Amino acid sequence: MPWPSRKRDKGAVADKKEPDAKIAKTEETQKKEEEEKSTKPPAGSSKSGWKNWKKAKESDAGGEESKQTYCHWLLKSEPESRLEKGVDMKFSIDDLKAQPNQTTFWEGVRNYQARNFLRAMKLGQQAFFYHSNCKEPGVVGIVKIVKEAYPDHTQFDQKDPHYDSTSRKENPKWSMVDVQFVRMTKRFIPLSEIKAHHLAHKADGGPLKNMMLFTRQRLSIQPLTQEEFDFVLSLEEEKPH
DNA sequence: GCCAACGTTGGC
DNA sequence: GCCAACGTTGGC
Repeated sequence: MPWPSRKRDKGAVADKKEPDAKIAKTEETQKKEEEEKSTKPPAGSSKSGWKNWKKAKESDAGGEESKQTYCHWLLKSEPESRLEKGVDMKFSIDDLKAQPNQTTFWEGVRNYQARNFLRAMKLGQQAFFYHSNCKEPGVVGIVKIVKEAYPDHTQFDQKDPHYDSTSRKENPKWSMVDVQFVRMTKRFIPLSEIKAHHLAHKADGGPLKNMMLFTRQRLSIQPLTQEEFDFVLSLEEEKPH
């Protein structure tokens, strides 16, 4: 789903195959689903979590109160080969490092909630690069947003596995951002370890008690609170366990 | 490779 | 608008 993948023919972006015409039906269907459906935090978990989102915190400066302004993210990507419509979805952090400028566009997100989070990303914000659907899932590095949301060109490319025949160029449904490699974490931080803390924190009220990695397990783009980001990052200083 | 979780679709 | 069928995600 939603992750980036190969950077194949970036050059081909232009690609003008204008599929549109033929689809016709789309028109009406289109507008309805629109945006909001999932912008807000997890309905289900709302009560539990976001209130303490800035718990305490003295600094409060942020003004995050009402509408939480997320400032950190977690991006899932698959480091192992898997074909989707004949195209390899593999994109590990090493693949990112190999890109020109160590930068890539995060294309292929086709889930409204994930897309809305993409659109909320701001220049310079940092995100964990997470390896999913693989032998050892977990956080492997840090990336930053170097270009805010703009239309994902792959939605108009019929040859792309994530082509969306219902999206019109005049009103693109899907967005992407550009991210750049910042650094590897000092060590691999496995999902199992993060999960163990999450479970402990659910009992004692610690910072990972509501982490979306566990409360919305299938979301490929997730926001992290400052506390969540700091806590996970602090694990890189500890000995693997 | 299995399968639980969960998002999406479509009949009614 | 409900909900069963279906498809996808992604840990294990």
